[in-house]
Order: sequence, then C-alpha cells, then structure tokens
Amino acid sequence: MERVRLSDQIAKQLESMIAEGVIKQGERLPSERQLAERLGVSRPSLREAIQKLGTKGLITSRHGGGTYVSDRLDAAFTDPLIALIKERGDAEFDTLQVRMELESMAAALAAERATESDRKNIEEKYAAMAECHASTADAVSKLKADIAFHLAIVEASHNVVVAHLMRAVMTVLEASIGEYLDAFYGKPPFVTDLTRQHRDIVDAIQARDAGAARAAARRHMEHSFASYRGFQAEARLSKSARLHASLFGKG
Amino acid sequence: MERVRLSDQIAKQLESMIAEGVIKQGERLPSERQLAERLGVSRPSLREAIQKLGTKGLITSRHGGGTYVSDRLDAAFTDPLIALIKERGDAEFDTLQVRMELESMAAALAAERATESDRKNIEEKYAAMAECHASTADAVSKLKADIAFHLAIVEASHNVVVAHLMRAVMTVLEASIGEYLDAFYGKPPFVTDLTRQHRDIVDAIQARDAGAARAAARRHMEHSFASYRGFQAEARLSKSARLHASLFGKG
DNA sequence: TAGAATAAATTGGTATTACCAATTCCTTGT
DNA sequence: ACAAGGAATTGGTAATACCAATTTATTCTA
Repeated sequence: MERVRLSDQIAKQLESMIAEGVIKQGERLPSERQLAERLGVSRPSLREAIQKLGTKGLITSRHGGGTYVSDRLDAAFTDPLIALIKERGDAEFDTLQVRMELESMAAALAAERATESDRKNIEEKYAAMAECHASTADAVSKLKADIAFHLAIVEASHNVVVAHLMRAVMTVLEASIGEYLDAFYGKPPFVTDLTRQHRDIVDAIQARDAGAARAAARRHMEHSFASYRGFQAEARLSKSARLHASLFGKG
Repeated sequence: MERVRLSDQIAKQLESMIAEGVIKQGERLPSERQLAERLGVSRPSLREAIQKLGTKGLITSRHGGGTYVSDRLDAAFTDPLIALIKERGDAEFDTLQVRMELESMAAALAAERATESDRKNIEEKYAAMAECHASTADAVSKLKADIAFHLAIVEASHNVVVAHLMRAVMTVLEASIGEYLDAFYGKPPFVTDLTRQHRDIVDAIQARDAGAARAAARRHMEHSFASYRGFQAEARLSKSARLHASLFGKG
C-alpha cells in the first residue's frame, strides 16, 4: 500500500483524458480555479499536476491567456529520439526506413483491430485528404492532411508504442521534408499515384485483410521513399547548377 | 522578450547543479522550507520545480523522509518512450510487437549492409551466447548474452534510429521480463529452439540474404512472443492458485 | 457606424500561512 | 544497552491574497 501524490493522480487523470480524446488537441482547459474546484483539490495541487504535464509537453500555459492542450505533433518535443534525428543529418533515411516498417505494421494491426469508429475516422481523414490533394491548396495543408490520415491509421492500430514512435517520426519528417514539399505535391501524376495507394490501404483495412494492408502500406512507403530520394538528388543538382551559374553566369 | 516561469528557472538551476555534480547522486537536498528561503522563493514555486524534476526522473521525494537526487541518471529515465512503456502495463505486448518489427528490419538491413567487422562481431556474440546458454550460468547472464547478440545485429544494420529504439526497448524488456526469466531459460528444449533460431538469423546475414534474415528474425520473435504469452498465462494461473491457497488453505 | 482607446473581468504566476501525515531522531525509561 | 515512545523534522495539501498578462466588454472618438 503506497500513498500516491495527489498531483500525480491529477496528472495521470488529465493525461488519460487527453490520450482518450476527451480533451481534444488545441482545446483550452478550464481555468485553474474552476478545474481545481471541479476536481475537488486545491489550486497548488492542480498547478503541480499542470506543470508536470507541461514538462511532458502535453499542455502549455500562457500567463493570463489560459492553458491549452498541445498539438499532438509537438508533444514529443523533449524526446531524445527527436533530438538524435535532428542532430544527425544522415539519420533522415534511417528515419524513413523505420517509418516504412512502423507504417506497415500499423496498417496490418489496424486491419485486425480497428473499431467501427476507427474505420469511420480513417475514411473521413482519407476523404479530407483526397479533397485537399485535388484542390489548389498549398503544399503545407496537403502535407498536414496526409499526416492526419496516416495518424488515423496509427491510432486504429491500438498500439501505444507505435503511436508514440510515429508521432515522433512525423514531427521530424514534417520539418525535414519542408524543402521538397512542392516537389512532392506539385506534380499531379504523382499525387494521383499517392491517392490510389492511400485508397488501397484503406480498402485493405476495411476488408480486415492484414496481409494486404501491410503490403499496400509497404508499396506506398517504398514509392514515397524512392520519390524522396529522387527529389533530393534533383535538388542537389539544381543547387549545384545554381552555384555554377553564380560563378560563371547563367547559360 | 519572454517572461520565464519562476519554477522553470529553479528547475533549470537545480538540474544544472545536478549535472555538474555540485549536488551528487543519491545526496539529500535541503528541506523544501530551507531551500525555498535560500533561493529566495516561495515554497509552492520551489515545489513546482521539484515536481518537474521528479517527472524527469532526476529526483525523488519521500513523504516525511526528504528529497534525494536519483542515483540512476541514465538516459533510460529521461526517455519518454521508456516512461510510457513503464507507466502503462498493457503496453508490454505493444512493445513486443514493435520489437518484432524492428528486429526483423534490423536483420534484413544487416544482411545487406554489415561490414566484415560487423559479421565478425555477430559471430562472436553468437558464440558467447551459445556457450552461455549451454552452461549452467544464471538466467540473468543468459539474458544479457542474448541481448548483446541482438544488439550486435542492430549495430550491423547501420541505422541509428533503429539502434536507438532497440536500446530503449531492450532496457524496458530487460526489466519487465525478469519475472519469467527462469521460465525462459530454464527449459533445455526451449533453449535449443532458441539457439537454432539464432543460428538461422546469423546464417542468413552471412549469406547476405535480406529476405531470409527478415523471415528468420520474424520466426524467432514470433516464437519468443508466443512463449512469453504462455509463461505469462502460467504465472497468472500459479498466482491465482497462491491467492486461492492463501484464502482457503493449501490443498 | 466602424474602429480605436480604455476600463473591467478573467486567468496564470507568486507568496504567505496553516495544518496534516509520514519519517526521523532523540529522549526516556526499563 | 536497548527498546518504547514522543518531539522535531519534512514532505503533502489546503486556503487565501495579491500581482501581472491577457482577454473581453465598454466607451469614446472619428
């Protein structure tokens, strides 16, 4: 029998509420006074809990402004994994390889274990992404829609470790991919390929076919992987061309 | 220009003191009242800082006892991934699933990219493990040899992200598997299976056959996974038997 | 009427004080 | 010398008050 610190109980409670989506990302929490009263605890205890969750990156407070649930993606900001990847530039490919693996796994698990609401959520995110990709929206929005779709699958896998890792990976990728964003979403035929691949994944999950889901995810990732390398090579060439031009004049 | 929370300043100050060794590992901090007065802050602010460092695993407090600097300042404690897995008991299977995936991937990559010294290292670790497993060494040593072997493969994959993740996973597994250690390494036929599976992985890597390495690693992990579930079920049964006996007398 | 200046209410940040509960330490009695 | 018991210490929780940044509502001006 061990006495558990009150602030730890509160932190755990809030954390699970956030994890389960009872409190949505970006949402504003009630004020400290209200929340303390509602939970039946003192404000100092509540504050200790809030500060703890703050160090975990789950919530952020602004003096006078309020307390907000962080966007899921930057939640893992203090993660040494993220620090590692950011530190070493050559870890980019390594990250993509790991993502390929995790993504395949998540798709397979989702096919097996997704609930009805999971499937609904996946379809919604897919529809939103397809619409966005077909529109003239900017590349950043398209990337965000893309990420949201993939995270929906990850959530449906009901594996908290995969979820944690994928969020971390996505955080890094979102930053490092920025350079080639337009190359990715700028070419219509490429986007068409993407949409079909995404559709294949969704279909396999809906059919509860784990093997097919894994294969579809793998194909998609390999395709993206190859494209990424291609775009990167292209960028390198055009960069050296620019450098050359700057030295010798254009032409 | 941004105002920094007082508790954050304090936490940072204490953290650097710990890092620089001004406050040694295992040392007891002054009482909250003393420390607050000495730093010229209120106790609530000091407490918030202490609680933050507590969630980071740097210090621990015991009601009435005092506050101590943790003696283990490993990365293990700081890594949110590890914290996540330890916190949620149901994450154990999730961890194993992820490990299965990473391990397969590492084996495949090792088959493709292992250098000569990598291969030599893998063979050495394999030999050491085989010898250890065949001996009458204690289960802990056998586990350590096992882990060393797997980490050798991971290193040979030359993927820093996989390496990082696997080390984290292994750290957690090493702790959580403790309960079933004897069950794992106690039964000779089981150990024989293990050795053959390990040998298969090594052979595939040496043959530079990525597909075979992946398959072999997967078989091995699935076998271990199934065994783990079996042992855990066994343990549950014997535990409930013990509980039953404690209530109704033995027999 | 729209917009900007301003005042009021809200909200997080900090400090003070008090009391409870677990632990430690010292006194005391045998 | 040692064990029992109580006082002092220490972390945990609560209540309250006030400050500072922000938000919201109001009022005044163009």
